[in-house]
Amino acid sequence: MSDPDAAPAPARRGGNGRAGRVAYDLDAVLAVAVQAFNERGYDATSMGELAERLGTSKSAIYYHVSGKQELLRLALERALGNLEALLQEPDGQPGGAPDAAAPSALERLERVIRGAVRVLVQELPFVTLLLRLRGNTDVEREALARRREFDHAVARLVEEAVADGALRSDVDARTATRLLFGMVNSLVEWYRPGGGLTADQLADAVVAMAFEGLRAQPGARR
Amino acid sequence: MSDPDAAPAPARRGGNGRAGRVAYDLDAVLAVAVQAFNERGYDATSMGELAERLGTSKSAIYYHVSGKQELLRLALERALGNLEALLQEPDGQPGGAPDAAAPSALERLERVIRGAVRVLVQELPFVTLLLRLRGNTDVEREALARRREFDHAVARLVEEAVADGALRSDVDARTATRLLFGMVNSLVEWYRPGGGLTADQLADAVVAMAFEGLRAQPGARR
DNA sequence: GTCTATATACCGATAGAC
DNA sequence: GTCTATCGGTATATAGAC
Repeated sequence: MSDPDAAPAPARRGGNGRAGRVAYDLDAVLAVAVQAFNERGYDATSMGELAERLGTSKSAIYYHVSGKQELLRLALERALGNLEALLQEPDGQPGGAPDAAAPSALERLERVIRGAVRVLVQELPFVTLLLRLRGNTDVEREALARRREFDHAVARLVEEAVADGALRSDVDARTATRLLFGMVNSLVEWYRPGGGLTADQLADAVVAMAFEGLRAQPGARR
Repeated sequence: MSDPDAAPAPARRGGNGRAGRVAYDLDAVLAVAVQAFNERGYDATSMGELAERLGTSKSAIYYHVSGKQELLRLALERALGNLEALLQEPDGQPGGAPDAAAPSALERLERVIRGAVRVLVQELPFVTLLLRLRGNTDVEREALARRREFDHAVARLVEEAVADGALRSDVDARTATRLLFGMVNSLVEWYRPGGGLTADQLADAVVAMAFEGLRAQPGARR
C-alpha cells in the first residue's frame, strides 16, 4: 500500500503512458486530497485548491472521481477497512499460526490496542480524516456508523476483561473504553513519523499508561 | 455565566424592551452559533443557517456581531480564558486560603487535570470548538497559539513530577503529557451532562486511569 | 486525459426601507 | 432591530475543444 504523505508528487505513467507525459492516477489524487482535507478541513477545501496542489485543473480531477464526496468516501473506506481488520485477526498480523490456548480478553484487548496504534501510524492521514468527521452527509454518517460498531466491539472486550477480574471494576467499562480510545485516537493530533518515536515505542507507551498508569510505583522496576 | 446549551430559545428583553417583543442578545446568538459550529463544523455552517436556527434573518445577526469570524473569536476567548485561569489558580477554585506547604508538582498536576475536566464539562460547547480548530484563519491561529502555551505549561508540570520521582520515567514526559491530555480532551466527543455521570465522577475516572492505570492490582482495594 | 469556459447555486456581507 | 433585496465572490460540477 502506498504512503500518501510520502509522495504527493505525480507518478509517471505505466507502460501505456505516452513518452514523458506526467499523469495522476486515482491514488495520487486521493493522497493529495486527504492531506488537504486534514490541513484545512473537508468543507474548507475546494476542488480548485486540490487542482492547484496537483498542478492541474478541476476538470482533470473530475475525470478520475465523480466529485468531492467520492474522494472522502474512498479515504474513509481505507481507514475503516484497516481498523475493522483488527477485530477479525486480533493477533495484530494476519496468518498467525493457530494459537495454543485461546487468549484472554485482556490479551486480546492489548493486541487490539497495539494494532490500532499500528494502523493509526501506518494510515495516519486516512484515520485522521475519519476521526474528525462531523456527520454532515450520508457518506460521513455511514462511516461514523461503522466507527461506532468498532468502538462497541472494543467495549465488549473491556467488559469481558473486567468480568475476568483482569481490569479494575471501580471505573465504568464504557467510560474506560472511551478514555482508552480517546488516548489512542489523540495520536493523530501530534504523532508524526520520523520524529524519533517509532510505532512500537508509541504502542508501548500507550499500553503502559493505559494499564499501569503514570505514577511511579515504589520498588517497581521502572 | 449562562449555559449555552440549555436555552437556545430567544431571551425576552430587559427593562428597555418594547412590550412583548422577542429579541436576541449577543449571548443567545453566540450560544446557537457555537452549537451549530460543533454540529456541522465552522466552515460548513452558513450565516443563513444560523439565521434559520434563530428564527430570524442574516441581517439581524449582523446587527449583533461584525461577522462570522467574530462569533468564532468570542467563543474561543471564553474557552481559553477558563483554561488559562486554571494555571493561575491551580487549587481549582479561586480564593483559596493561602496554603500551608507548597504543593508538589504531582499535586499541582492532579489539580490542573481535575480543573480541566471541570472546565470541559462546564463550558463543553466552547471547549469543543477550541479543540477542533484547524488554523485556517488568523483568529484560529491565535487561539491555537494560546492553546499550545497551555499545553506547554502542563508539560512542564509533568517534567517536574518525573524529576521528583513521582511519575514513571520510562515513558517520555512529552509523550505522557500528550497522551494524558489526549484522554482528557476526548471527553468533548462523548460526555454529555445529565447522562448519569457527574463531572466529579468523570474527573475521578480520568485521574485513576492516568495515574494508576486500568489493570486490576492483586490485593489492592478496588 | 487535460484544457478553457461556463452554468448554476450559495456564500458572507451590505443597503436601505420600516 | 429586523426586514427584503442584492452585491461581489466563490463553490461544485459540466460542456465541448483538442
